[in-house]
Amino acid sequence: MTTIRDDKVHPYTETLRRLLVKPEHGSMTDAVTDALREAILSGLFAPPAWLREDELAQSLDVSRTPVREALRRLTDEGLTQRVANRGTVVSPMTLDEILAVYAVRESLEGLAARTAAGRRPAGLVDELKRVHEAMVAAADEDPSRIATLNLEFHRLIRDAAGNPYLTRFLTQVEHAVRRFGQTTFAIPGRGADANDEHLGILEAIAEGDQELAGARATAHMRRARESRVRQLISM
Amino acid sequence: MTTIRDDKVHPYTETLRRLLVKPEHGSMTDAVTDALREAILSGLFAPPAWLREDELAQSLDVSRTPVREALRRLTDEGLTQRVANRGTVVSPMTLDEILAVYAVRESLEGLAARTAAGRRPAGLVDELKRVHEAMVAAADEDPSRIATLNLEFHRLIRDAAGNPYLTRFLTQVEHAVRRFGQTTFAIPGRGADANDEHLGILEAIAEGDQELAGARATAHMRRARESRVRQLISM
DNA sequence: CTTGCGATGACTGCATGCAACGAGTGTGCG
DNA sequence: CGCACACTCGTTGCATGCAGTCATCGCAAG
Repeated sequence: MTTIRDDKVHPYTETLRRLLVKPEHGSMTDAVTDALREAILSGLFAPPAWLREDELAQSLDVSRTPVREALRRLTDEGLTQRVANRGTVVSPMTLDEILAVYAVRESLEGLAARTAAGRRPAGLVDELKRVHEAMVAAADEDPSRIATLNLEFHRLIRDAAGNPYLTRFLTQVEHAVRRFGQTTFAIPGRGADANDEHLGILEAIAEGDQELAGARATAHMRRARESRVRQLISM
Repeated sequence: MTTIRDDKVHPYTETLRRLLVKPEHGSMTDAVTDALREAILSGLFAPPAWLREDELAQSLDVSRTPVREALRRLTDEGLTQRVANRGTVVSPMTLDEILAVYAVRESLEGLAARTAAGRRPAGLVDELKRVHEAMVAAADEDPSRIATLNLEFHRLIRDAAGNPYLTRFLTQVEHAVRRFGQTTFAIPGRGADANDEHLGILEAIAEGDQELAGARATAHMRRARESRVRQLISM
Protein backbone atom coordinates (compact mmCIF):
# COMPACT_ATOMS: atom_id res chain seq x y z
CA MET A 1 0.00 0.00 0.00
CA THR A 2 1.34 3.35 -0.96
CA THR A 3 0.65 6.38 1.13
CA ILE A 4 -1.54 9.01 -0.37
CA ARG A 5 1.13 11.75 -0.07
CA ASP A 6 3.36 10.05 -2.60
CA ASP A 7 0.81 9.59 -5.31
CA LYS A 8 2.05 12.59 -7.22
CA VAL A 9 5.75 12.87 -7.91
CA HIS A 10 6.88 15.83 -9.90
CA PRO A 11 9.20 15.27 -12.85
CA TYR A 12 11.99 17.51 -11.60
CA THR A 13 12.12 15.85 -8.18
CA GLU A 14 15.23 13.79 -8.86
CA THR A 15 17.26 16.67 -10.25
CA LEU A 16 16.15 19.11 -7.61
CA ARG A 17 16.93 16.74 -4.81
CA ARG A 18 20.49 16.37 -5.99
CA LEU A 19 20.90 20.12 -5.64
CA LEU A 20 19.94 20.03 -1.98
CA VAL A 21 22.96 19.72 0.24
CA LYS A 22 21.72 18.70 3.67
CA PRO A 23 23.71 20.88 6.04
CA GLU A 24 25.56 19.51 8.99
CA HIS A 25 24.94 22.54 11.13
CA GLY A 26 23.51 25.21 8.88
CA SER A 27 19.81 25.75 8.49
CA MET A 28 17.55 23.85 6.17
CA THR A 29 16.15 27.12 4.89
CA ASP A 30 19.58 28.14 3.62
CA ALA A 31 20.05 24.81 1.92
CA VAL A 32 16.65 25.03 0.26
CA THR A 33 17.37 28.60 -0.86
CA ASP A 34 20.63 27.54 -2.47
CA ALA A 35 19.02 24.54 -4.14
CA LEU A 36 16.17 26.54 -5.60
CA ARG A 37 18.48 29.34 -6.70
CA GLU A 38 20.71 26.84 -8.42
CA ALA A 39 17.67 25.23 -10.04
CA ILE A 40 16.63 28.56 -11.50
CA LEU A 41 20.13 29.61 -12.55
CA SER A 42 20.80 26.27 -14.20
CA GLY A 43 17.60 26.50 -16.15
CA LEU A 44 15.77 23.62 -14.48
CA PHE A 45 13.08 26.13 -13.67
CA ALA A 46 12.94 28.44 -16.66
CA PRO A 47 10.54 31.34 -16.95
CA PRO A 48 7.64 31.35 -16.79
CA ALA A 49 7.66 28.33 -14.45
CA TRP A 50 5.43 28.43 -11.40
CA LEU A 51 6.94 27.35 -8.13
CA ARG A 52 4.39 25.81 -5.77
CA GLU A 53 5.25 25.71 -2.12
CA ASP A 54 3.89 22.28 -1.25
CA GLU A 55 5.07 20.76 -4.51
CA LEU A 56 8.64 21.83 -3.79
CA ALA A 57 8.29 20.89 -0.15
CA GLN A 58 7.32 17.34 -1.12
CA SER A 59 10.10 17.08 -3.66
CA LEU A 60 12.71 18.26 -1.19
CA ASP A 61 11.13 16.36 1.69
CA VAL A 62 10.84 19.33 3.98
CA SER A 63 7.87 21.31 5.20
CA ARG A 64 6.46 24.34 3.45
CA THR A 65 8.07 26.73 5.93
CA PRO A 66 11.67 26.64 4.68
CA VAL A 67 10.45 26.53 1.08
CA ARG A 68 8.30 29.54 1.70
CA GLU A 69 11.15 31.53 3.20
CA ALA A 70 13.45 30.50 0.38
CA LEU A 71 10.97 31.71 -2.23
CA ARG A 72 10.68 35.01 -0.47
CA ARG A 73 14.44 35.47 -0.51
CA LEU A 74 14.71 34.61 -4.17
CA THR A 75 12.00 37.15 -4.85
CA ASP A 76 13.98 39.77 -2.95
CA GLU A 77 16.98 38.87 -5.11
CA GLY A 78 14.90 39.45 -8.22
CA LEU A 79 15.00 35.89 -9.51
CA THR A 80 11.30 35.31 -8.97
CA GLN A 81 8.14 37.31 -8.55
CA ARG A 82 5.40 36.73 -6.06
CA VAL A 83 1.73 37.01 -6.93
CA ALA A 84 -0.52 37.22 -3.89
CA ASN A 85 -2.44 34.04 -3.25
CA ARG A 86 -1.33 32.65 -6.58
CA GLY A 87 2.24 31.65 -6.19
CA THR A 88 5.76 32.43 -7.21
CA VAL A 89 6.82 32.62 -10.83
CA VAL A 90 10.32 32.65 -12.26
CA SER A 91 11.06 36.14 -13.58
CA PRO A 92 11.41 36.44 -17.33
CA MET A 93 14.66 37.69 -18.83
CA THR A 94 14.37 40.36 -21.48
CA LEU A 95 17.03 42.13 -23.49
CA ASP A 96 16.39 45.21 -21.39
CA GLU A 97 17.18 43.21 -18.27
CA ILE A 98 20.44 42.10 -19.78
CA LEU A 99 21.49 45.62 -20.62
CA ALA A 100 20.45 46.76 -17.15
CA VAL A 101 22.48 44.06 -15.44
CA TYR A 102 25.58 44.79 -17.45
CA ALA A 103 25.27 48.53 -16.93
CA VAL A 104 25.39 48.00 -13.17
CA ARG A 105 28.08 45.41 -13.53
CA GLU A 106 30.35 47.71 -15.52
CA SER A 107 30.07 50.29 -12.83
CA LEU A 108 30.62 47.97 -9.88
CA GLU A 109 33.41 45.90 -11.40
CA GLY A 110 35.18 49.15 -12.14
CA LEU A 111 34.82 50.18 -8.53
CA ALA A 112 36.03 46.79 -7.35
CA ALA A 113 39.17 46.88 -9.50
CA ARG A 114 39.92 50.46 -8.54
CA THR A 115 39.58 49.67 -4.84
CA ALA A 116 41.54 46.44 -5.10
CA ALA A 117 44.38 48.29 -6.85
CA GLY A 118 44.44 50.75 -3.99
CA ARG A 119 44.49 48.15 -1.25
CA ARG A 120 46.47 45.40 -2.95
CA PRO A 121 46.33 42.91 -0.06
CA ALA A 122 49.21 40.46 0.25
CA GLY A 123 49.01 37.56 -2.13
CA LEU A 124 46.31 39.06 -4.33
CA VAL A 125 48.49 39.56 -7.38
CA ASP A 126 49.92 36.06 -7.11
CA GLU A 127 46.47 34.54 -6.87
CA LEU A 128 45.24 36.55 -9.80
CA LYS A 129 48.22 35.38 -11.82
CA ARG A 130 47.52 31.79 -10.87
CA VAL A 131 43.89 31.98 -11.99
CA HIS A 132 44.84 33.89 -15.10
CA GLU A 133 47.37 31.27 -16.10
CA ALA A 134 44.88 28.50 -15.42
CA MET A 135 42.44 30.24 -17.74
CA VAL A 136 45.05 30.53 -20.45
CA ALA A 137 45.89 26.86 -20.05
CA ALA A 138 42.21 25.89 -20.18
CA ALA A 139 41.64 27.76 -23.42
CA ASP A 140 40.66 24.65 -25.34
CA GLU A 141 38.66 23.01 -22.61
CA ASP A 142 34.99 23.02 -21.77
CA PRO A 143 33.69 26.62 -21.79
CA SER A 144 31.99 26.08 -18.44
CA ARG A 145 35.38 25.32 -16.88
CA ILE A 146 36.66 28.63 -18.22
CA ALA A 147 33.56 30.38 -16.93
CA THR A 148 34.23 29.00 -13.44
CA LEU A 149 37.80 30.28 -13.49
CA ASN A 150 36.55 33.61 -14.79
CA LEU A 151 34.15 33.92 -11.85
CA GLU A 152 37.03 33.13 -9.52
CA PHE A 153 39.15 35.88 -11.07
CA HIS A 154 36.43 38.43 -10.49
CA ARG A 155 35.65 37.11 -7.03
CA LEU A 156 39.28 37.57 -6.01
CA ILE A 157 39.15 41.20 -7.05
CA ARG A 158 35.92 42.03 -5.31
CA ASP A 159 36.97 40.23 -2.14
CA ALA A 160 40.18 42.21 -2.21
CA ALA A 161 38.13 45.40 -2.31
CA GLY A 162 36.79 44.45 1.12
CA ASN A 163 33.51 46.25 0.64
CA PRO A 164 30.57 44.17 1.90
CA TYR A 165 27.97 46.13 -0.07
CA LEU A 166 29.95 45.80 -3.25
CA THR A 167 30.33 42.08 -2.63
CA ARG A 168 26.65 41.58 -2.05
CA PHE A 169 25.57 43.50 -5.09
CA LEU A 170 28.12 41.94 -7.41
CA THR A 171 27.10 38.50 -6.22
CA GLN A 172 23.51 39.21 -7.15
CA VAL A 173 24.59 40.61 -10.49
CA GLU A 174 26.56 37.47 -11.24
CA HIS A 175 23.52 35.37 -10.43
CA ALA A 176 21.47 37.42 -12.85
CA VAL A 177 24.13 36.97 -15.52
CA ARG A 178 24.12 33.21 -15.10
CA ARG A 179 20.44 33.19 -15.98
CA PHE A 180 21.19 34.19 -19.54
CA GLY A 181 22.14 30.61 -20.17
CA GLN A 182 25.26 29.73 -22.11
CA THR A 183 28.48 31.40 -21.03
CA THR A 184 30.00 33.91 -23.43
CA PHE A 185 33.13 31.77 -23.42
CA ALA A 186 31.36 29.47 -25.85
CA ILE A 187 31.92 32.19 -28.46
CA PRO A 188 35.11 31.46 -30.45
CA GLY A 189 37.76 34.01 -29.60
CA ARG A 190 36.00 35.43 -26.56
CA GLY A 191 38.15 33.40 -24.19
CA ALA A 192 41.38 34.75 -25.70
CA ASP A 193 40.09 38.32 -25.62
CA ALA A 194 38.98 37.94 -22.03
CA ASN A 195 42.40 36.63 -21.08
CA ASP A 196 44.06 39.67 -22.62
CA GLU A 197 41.70 41.96 -20.79
CA HIS A 198 42.26 40.12 -17.52
CA LEU A 199 46.00 40.46 -17.95
CA GLY A 200 45.59 44.20 -18.40
CA ILE A 201 43.52 44.49 -15.23
CA LEU A 202 46.01 42.31 -13.37
CA GLU A 203 48.95 44.45 -14.39
CA ALA A 204 47.21 47.67 -13.45
CA ILE A 205 46.40 46.22 -10.03
CA ALA A 206 49.96 44.97 -9.61
CA GLU A 207 51.24 48.48 -10.27
CA GLY A 208 48.67 49.97 -7.95
CA ASP A 209 47.27 52.17 -10.70
CA GLN A 210 43.73 52.60 -9.48
CA GLU A 211 42.33 54.63 -12.36
CA LEU A 212 43.78 52.33 -14.97
CA ALA A 213 42.56 49.22 -13.20
CA GLY A 214 39.07 50.66 -12.88
CA ALA A 215 38.94 51.80 -16.49
CA ARG A 216 40.17 48.44 -17.76
CA ALA A 217 37.70 46.50 -15.65
CA THR A 218 34.85 48.67 -16.89
CA ALA A 219 35.99 48.23 -20.48
CA HIS A 220 36.28 44.49 -19.89
CA MET A 221 32.67 44.29 -18.78
CA ARG A 222 31.56 46.46 -21.66
CA ARG A 223 33.10 44.02 -24.11
CA ALA A 224 31.56 41.13 -22.19
CA ARG A 225 28.20 42.81 -22.57
CA GLU A 226 28.72 43.30 -26.29
CA SER A 227 29.62 39.63 -26.69
CA ARG A 228 26.58 38.66 -24.71
CA VAL A 229 24.24 40.76 -26.79
CA ARG A 230 25.67 39.43 -30.03
CA GLN A 231 25.38 35.90 -28.71
CA LEU A 232 21.75 36.37 -27.77
CA ILE A 233 20.52 38.08 -30.89
CA SER A 234 22.13 35.40 -33.04
CA MET A 235 20.11 32.69 -31.35
CA MET B 1 -9.57 39.93 34.22
CA THR B 2 -6.49 40.32 32.10
CA THR B 3 -5.33 37.59 29.81
CA ILE B 4 -2.03 35.97 30.54
CA ARG B 5 -0.54 36.93 27.13
CA ASP B 6 -0.42 40.56 28.08
CA ASP B 7 1.47 40.19 31.31
CA LYS B 8 4.71 41.36 29.73
CA VAL B 9 4.64 44.48 27.61
CA HIS B 10 7.90 45.63 26.12
CA PRO B 11 8.84 49.29 26.39
CA TYR B 12 9.04 49.95 22.66
CA THR B 13 5.60 48.45 21.96
CA GLU B 14 3.78 51.74 21.57
CA THR B 15 6.30 53.27 19.20
CA LEU B 16 6.69 50.14 17.16
CA ARG B 17 2.99 49.68 16.78
CA ARG B 18 2.61 53.14 15.32
CA LEU B 19 5.06 52.14 12.60
CA LEU B 20 2.90 49.21 11.53
CA VAL B 21 0.54 50.17 8.75
CA LYS B 22 -2.09 47.46 8.53
CA PRO B 23 -2.41 46.85 4.81
CA GLU B 24 -5.74 46.82 3.01
CA HIS B 25 -4.66 44.22 0.52
CA GLY B 26 -0.93 43.77 0.93
CA SER B 27 0.54 41.10 3.14
CA MET B 28 1.14 41.39 6.83
CA THR B 29 4.69 40.20 6.34
CA ASP B 30 5.45 43.20 4.14
CA ALA B 31 3.94 45.56 6.68
CA VAL B 32 5.97 44.00 9.49
CA THR B 33 9.12 44.19 7.39
CA ASP B 34 8.58 47.88 6.73
CA ALA B 35 7.80 48.57 10.38
CA LEU B 36 10.88 46.79 11.65
CA ARG B 37 13.09 48.36 9.00
CA GLU B 38 11.79 51.77 9.94
CA ALA B 39 12.35 50.98 13.61
CA ILE B 40 15.98 50.16 12.90
CA LEU B 41 16.57 53.08 10.55
CA SER B 42 15.00 55.53 12.95
CA GLY B 43 17.17 54.28 15.77
CA LEU B 44 14.44 52.74 17.90
CA PHE B 45 16.43 49.55 17.66
CA ALA B 46 20.04 50.63 17.75
CA PRO B 47 22.95 48.22 17.62
CA PRO B 48 23.54 45.95 19.35
CA ALA B 49 19.84 45.39 20.10
CA TRP B 50 18.51 41.85 20.02
CA LEU B 51 15.28 41.28 18.17
CA ARG B 52 13.25 38.41 19.62
CA GLU B 53 10.66 36.86 17.42
CA ASP B 54 7.93 36.33 19.95
CA GLU B 55 8.59 39.60 21.70
CA LEU B 56 8.07 41.49 18.44
CA ALA B 57 5.15 39.27 17.51
CA GLN B 58 3.40 40.18 20.74
CA SER B 59 4.16 43.87 20.35
CA LEU B 60 2.83 43.93 16.81
CA ASP B 61 -0.01 41.57 17.62
CA VAL B 62 0.80 39.10 14.90
CA SER B 63 2.20 35.59 14.99
CA ARG B 64 5.86 34.73 14.86
CA THR B 65 5.68 33.72 11.21
CA PRO B 66 5.55 37.16 9.58
CA VAL B 67 8.04 38.50 12.12
CA ARG B 68 10.37 35.67 11.33
CA GLU B 69 10.20 36.27 7.59
CA ALA B 70 10.67 39.99 8.09
CA LEU B 71 13.81 39.42 10.15
CA ARG B 72 15.20 37.17 7.48
CA ARG B 73 14.66 39.83 4.84
CA LEU B 74 16.27 42.53 6.93
CA THR B 75 19.22 40.23 7.40
CA ASP B 76 19.47 39.78 3.63
CA GLU B 77 19.44 43.57 3.32
CA GLY B 78 22.32 43.78 5.77
CA LEU B 79 20.51 45.66 8.50
CA THR B 80 20.63 42.76 10.92
CA GLN B 81 22.60 39.61 11.49
CA ARG B 82 21.26 36.22 12.37
CA VAL B 83 22.92 33.99 14.91
CA ALA B 84 21.78 30.39 14.72
CA ASN B 85 19.46 29.40 17.54
CA ARG B 86 20.19 32.66 19.27
CA GLY B 87 18.32 35.34 17.46
CA THR B 88 18.72 38.40 15.33
CA VAL B 89 20.88 41.33 16.27
CA VAL B 90 20.98 44.80 14.73
CA SER B 91 24.21 45.16 12.76
CA PRO B 92 26.73 47.64 14.12
CA MET B 93 27.80 50.58 11.99
CA THR B 94 31.51 51.26 11.77
CA LEU B 95 33.44 53.94 9.96
CA ASP B 96 34.54 51.30 7.48
CA GLU B 97 30.89 50.54 6.73
CA ILE B 98 30.24 54.18 6.09
CA LEU B 99 33.10 54.47 3.65
CA ALA B 100 32.00 51.26 1.96
CA VAL B 101 28.44 52.46 1.53
CA TYR B 102 29.49 55.77 0.08
CA ALA B 103 31.99 54.17 -2.28
CA VAL B 104 29.20 52.10 -3.80
CA ARG B 105 26.86 55.04 -3.75
CA GLU B 106 29.27 57.28 -5.65
CA SER B 107 29.53 54.69 -8.34
CA LEU B 108 25.82 53.94 -8.64
CA GLU B 109 24.58 57.53 -8.40
CA GLY B 110 27.01 58.36 -11.17
CA LEU B 111 25.58 55.59 -13.30
CA ALA B 112 22.04 56.71 -12.53
CA ALA B 113 22.68 60.31 -13.54
CA ARG B 114 24.54 59.29 -16.69
CA THR B 115 21.71 56.99 -17.74
CA ALA B 116 19.02 59.50 -16.86
CA ALA B 117 20.79 62.14 -18.94
CA GLY B 118 20.79 59.74 -21.86
CA ARG B 119 17.12 58.83 -21.60
CA ARG B 120 15.69 62.10 -20.36
CA PRO B 121 12.07 60.93 -20.09
CA ALA B 122 9.37 63.56 -20.57
CA GLY B 123 8.77 65.69 -17.51
CA LEU B 124 11.92 64.62 -15.69
CA VAL B 125 13.68 67.94 -15.93
CA ASP B 126 10.59 69.83 -14.81
CA GLU B 127 10.14 67.57 -11.83
CA LEU B 128 13.79 67.91 -10.89
CA LYS B 129 13.47 71.68 -11.08
CA ARG B 130 10.40 71.58 -8.90
CA VAL B 131 12.12 69.55 -6.20
CA HIS B 132 15.28 71.61 -6.50
CA GLU B 133 13.36 74.85 -6.00
CA ALA B 134 11.49 73.37 -3.07
CA MET B 135 14.83 72.51 -1.50
CA VAL B 136 16.13 76.01 -2.01
CA ALA B 137 12.96 77.41 -0.48
CA ALA B 138 13.22 75.05 2.48
CA ALA B 139 16.79 76.10 3.23
CA ASP B 140 15.94 77.43 6.67
CA GLU B 141 13.49 74.76 7.64
CA ASP B 142 13.87 71.53 9.52
CA PRO B 143 16.86 69.57 8.17
CA SER B 144 14.74 66.42 8.00
CA ARG B 145 12.40 68.17 5.58
CA ILE B 146 15.37 69.00 3.38
CA ALA B 147 16.58 65.44 3.65
CA THR B 148 13.22 64.16 2.43
CA LEU B 149 13.32 66.45 -0.60
CA ASN B 150 16.88 65.40 -1.23
CA LEU B 151 15.86 61.75 -1.30
CA GLU B 152 13.11 62.64 -3.74
CA PHE B 153 15.58 64.38 -6.03
CA HIS B 154 17.76 61.31 -6.16
CA ARG B 155 14.81 58.98 -6.51
CA LEU B 156 13.61 60.88 -9.55
CA ILE B 157 16.98 60.40 -11.19
CA ARG B 158 17.28 56.75 -10.51
CA ASP B 159 13.69 56.05 -11.57
CA ALA B 160 14.42 57.92 -14.78
CA ALA B 161 17.33 55.57 -15.39
CA GLY B 162 14.80 52.74 -15.61
CA ASN B 163 17.22 50.08 -14.41
CA PRO B 164 15.62 47.73 -11.87
CA TYR B 165 18.93 46.48 -10.50
CA LEU B 166 20.21 49.99 -10.03
CA THR B 167 16.99 50.95 -8.28
CA ARG B 168 17.14 48.01 -5.93
CA PHE B 169 20.75 48.55 -4.98
CA LEU B 170 20.44 52.29 -4.54
CA THR B 171 17.39 51.79 -2.34
CA GLN B 172 19.38 49.51 -0.06
CA VAL B 173 22.26 51.95 -0.04
CA GLU B 174 19.94 54.75 1.01
CA HIS B 175 18.63 52.61 3.84
CA ALA B 176 22.16 52.02 5.00
CA VAL B 177 22.89 55.74 4.89
CA ARG B 178 19.85 56.54 7.00
CA ARG B 179 21.28 54.37 9.73
CA PHE B 180 24.11 56.82 10.32
CA GLY B 181 21.64 58.94 12.23
CA GLN B 182 21.41 62.65 11.74
CA THR B 183 21.17 63.89 8.16
CA THR B 184 24.16 65.78 6.81
CA PHE B 185 21.81 68.70 6.16
CA ALA B 186 22.08 69.52 9.83
CA ILE B 187 25.59 70.78 9.04
CA PRO B 188 25.54 74.55 8.43
CA GLY B 189 26.21 75.26 4.79
CA ARG B 190 25.80 71.70 3.59
CA GLY B 191 22.29 72.42 2.34
CA ALA B 192 23.43 75.32 0.20
CA ASP B 193 26.33 73.33 -1.22
CA ALA B 194 24.07 70.41 -1.99
CA ASN B 195 21.67 72.73 -3.79
CA ASP B 196 24.47 74.05 -5.99
CA GLU B 197 25.56 70.52 -6.78
CA HIS B 198 22.01 69.44 -7.54
CA LEU B 199 21.64 72.37 -9.91
CA GLY B 200 24.76 71.29 -11.73
CA ILE B 201 23.47 67.74 -12.11
CA LEU B 202 20.10 69.03 -13.21
CA GLU B 203 21.60 71.24 -15.91
CA ALA B 204 23.79 68.45 -17.24
CA ILE B 205 20.78 66.16 -17.46
CA ALA B 206 18.73 68.90 -19.12
CA GLU B 207 21.41 69.23 -21.78
CA GLY B 208 21.68 65.49 -22.18
CA ASP B 209 25.36 65.54 -21.33
CA GLN B 210 25.78 62.06 -19.93
CA GLU B 211 29.42 62.21 -18.93
CA LEU B 212 29.04 65.54 -17.21
CA ALA B 213 25.91 64.43 -15.36
CA GLY B 214 27.63 61.25 -14.19
CA ALA B 215 30.77 63.07 -13.10
CA ARG B 216 28.80 65.70 -11.21
CA ALA B 217 26.65 63.11 -9.47
CA THR B 218 29.73 61.18 -8.42
CA ALA B 219 31.39 64.34 -7.17
CA HIS B 220 28.20 65.25 -5.32
CA MET B 221 28.22 61.95 -3.46
CA ARG B 222 31.92 62.30 -2.73
CA ARG B 223 31.27 65.63 -1.05
CA ALA B 224 28.32 64.14 0.80
CA ARG B 225 30.60 61.43 2.07
CA GLU B 226 33.20 63.95 3.20
CA SER B 227 30.53 65.90 5.07
CA ARG B 228 29.30 62.72 6.65
CA VAL B 229 32.72 61.67 7.83
CA ARG B 230 33.43 65.11 9.28
CA GLN B 231 30.07 65.05 11.00
CA LEU B 232 30.71 61.68 12.57
CA ILE B 233 34.26 62.22 13.77
CA SER B 234 33.23 65.47 15.42
CA MET B 235 30.65 63.70 17.54
C1' DC C 1 40.51 31.14 42.93
C1' DT C 2 39.95 28.74 38.74
C1' DT C 3 38.08 25.25 35.86
C1' DG C 4 35.21 21.57 34.20
C1' DC C 5 30.65 19.82 33.92
C1' DG C 6 25.78 19.12 34.29
C1' DA C 7 21.16 21.10 34.71
C1' DT C 8 18.07 24.58 33.25
C1' DG C 9 15.75 27.77 30.50
C1' DA C 10 15.16 30.77 26.62
C1' DC C 11 14.88 30.98 21.99
C1' DT C 12 14.84 29.57 17.34
C1' DG C 13 13.93 25.88 13.51
C1' DC C 14 10.63 23.36 11.36
C1' DA C 15 6.06 21.09 10.82
C1' DT C 16 1.32 21.44 10.26
C1' DG C 17 -3.56 23.13 10.67
C1' DC C 18 -6.93 26.29 9.32
C1' DA C 19 -8.68 30.41 7.19
C1' DA C 20 -8.97 33.52 3.41
C1' DC C 21 -8.31 34.99 -1.16
C1' DG C 22 -8.89 34.82 -6.08
C1' DA C 23 -8.91 32.59 -10.63
C1' DG C 24 -11.44 29.68 -13.29
C1' DT C 25 -15.76 27.44 -14.37
C1' DG C 26 -20.35 26.27 -14.92
C1' DT C 27 -25.05 27.86 -14.75
C1' DG C 28 -29.02 30.63 -15.17
C1' DC C 29 -31.00 34.68 -16.86
C1' DG C 30 -31.66 38.33 -20.14
C1' DC D 1 -26.31 33.46 -27.91
C1' DG D 2 -23.94 36.51 -24.57
C1' DC D 3 -23.20 38.03 -20.03
C1' DA D 4 -23.22 38.20 -15.11
C1' DC D 5 -22.93 35.80 -11.02
C1' DA D 6 -22.19 32.37 -7.58
C1' DC D 7 -19.58 28.35 -6.50
C1' DT D 8 -15.63 25.52 -6.17
C1' DC D 9 -11.00 24.42 -5.81
C1' DG D 10 -6.20 25.36 -5.69
C1' DT D 11 -2.93 28.00 -3.44
C1' DT D 12 -0.94 31.02 -0.30
C1' DG D 13 -1.12 33.73 4.43
C1' DC D 14 -0.83 33.31 9.08
C1' DA D 15 -1.10 30.89 13.65
C1' DT D 16 0.63 27.64 16.69
C1' DG D 17 2.80 23.36 18.61
C1' DC D 18 6.80 20.88 19.56
C1' DA D 19 11.48 19.52 19.31
C1' DG D 20 16.25 20.80 19.12
C1' DT D 21 20.11 23.73 20.33
C1' DC D 22 22.92 26.81 22.59
C1' DA D 23 24.07 30.03 26.32
C1' DT D 24 24.12 30.64 31.07
C1' DC D 25 24.51 29.61 35.78
C1' DG D 26 25.52 26.88 39.82
C1' DC D 27 28.26 23.56 41.90
C1' DA D 28 31.91 20.82 43.00
C1' DA D 29 36.61 19.34 42.36
C1' DG D 30 41.34 20.53 41.74
